[in-house]
Amino acid sequence: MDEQTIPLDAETKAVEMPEHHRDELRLWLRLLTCSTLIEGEIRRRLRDRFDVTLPRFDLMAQLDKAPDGMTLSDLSKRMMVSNGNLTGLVDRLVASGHLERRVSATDRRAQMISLTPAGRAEFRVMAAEHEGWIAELFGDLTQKDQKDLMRLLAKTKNSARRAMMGDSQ
Amino acid sequence: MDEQTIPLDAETKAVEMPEHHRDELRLWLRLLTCSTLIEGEIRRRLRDRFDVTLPRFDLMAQLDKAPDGMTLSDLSKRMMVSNGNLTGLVDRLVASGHLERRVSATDRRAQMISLTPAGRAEFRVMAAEHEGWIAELFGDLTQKDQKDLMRLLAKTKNSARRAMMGDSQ
DNA sequence: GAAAATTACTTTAAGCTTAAAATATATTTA
DNA sequence: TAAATATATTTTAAGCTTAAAGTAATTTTC
Repeated sequence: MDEQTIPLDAETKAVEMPEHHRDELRLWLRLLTCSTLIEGEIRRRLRDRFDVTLPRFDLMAQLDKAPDGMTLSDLSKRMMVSNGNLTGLVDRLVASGHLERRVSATDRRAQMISLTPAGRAEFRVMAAEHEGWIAELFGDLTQKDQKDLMRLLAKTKNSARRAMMGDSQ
Repeated sequence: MDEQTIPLDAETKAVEMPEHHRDELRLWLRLLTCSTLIEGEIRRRLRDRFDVTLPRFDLMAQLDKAPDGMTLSDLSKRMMVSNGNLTGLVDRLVASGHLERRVSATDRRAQMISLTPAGRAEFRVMAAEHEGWIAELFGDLTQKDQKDLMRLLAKTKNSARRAMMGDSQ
């Protein structure tokens, strides 16, 4: 006959109660899977093809857009990584001849990091191929898909930033 | 007057030619920004609120869905991380009493990893709050936005997987 | 059923990443 | 201008991550 309504203990409730938020969680996991999947593939190809890591590539990509160089703090904000992280990354790329440091003329605490001519030339070759990979990976999306996805991701980004306001930042 | 077709040298071409693929690149960067932004916030909150790292949380989340445990290989595939990575993660969570290892009854190479009762209880508390954070971070998206984004991300995932076929996997 | 291949996992070496503390310089305040 | 505060960067310690090499057990092939 009809199912008995058995009172659930706290433990069971914890699993079944917040049905309302399941969809957002699934959406987040899918977003994360997408970017992890693509990021892993890009990382693999950069290593196999050019023997370079993704963080190094990303760093050079930022600097390629700034002909006069950038400070570590600027890079840190743009790349959304810690300052200490950049110190080591820049060290290694200076050692390999891809980057150079110049102490800022106006602020002796700061330094301008920039690509060397050789580093820039090397980056451009990698970047051209990289762009092709991305186009290939997103190849099944129509123009409209791309436009819609851009819009929805922008909305997601704004939503997240809004939600972050208040808990310190 | 039609534009003159000036032959470009190789260098110039490398910079200016692949105008066609710029949109996919922007889309990829936006996707990456979104997931980096949200992931960073989740990581921060897990640390501040529960003193746990995201990788540990993710590992426990996988195991919470598998009452009988999973092998390291299964976990590795699901979480899209290397096998060696998991060895260390599991080590630390076993040491802290959250997980337990049992050698498989049928295959002496394999081991079943599972949550201890204490680990599961602790995870459930974190998971409930975590789900609320995600809902909050995605809070500005309408039901339709969410549905559309789910669909487009699924399409993106399939597109990427398709593009990965052929270069070894 | 022995050799070959595969699978499950661990170890190693290198690099990435972060938070927190430390150092040095610059700016603001009293 | 001296003290306090803020900013730019580095250092440290701990943990995450990977690829590659190594070990052990299982499955396949002949």
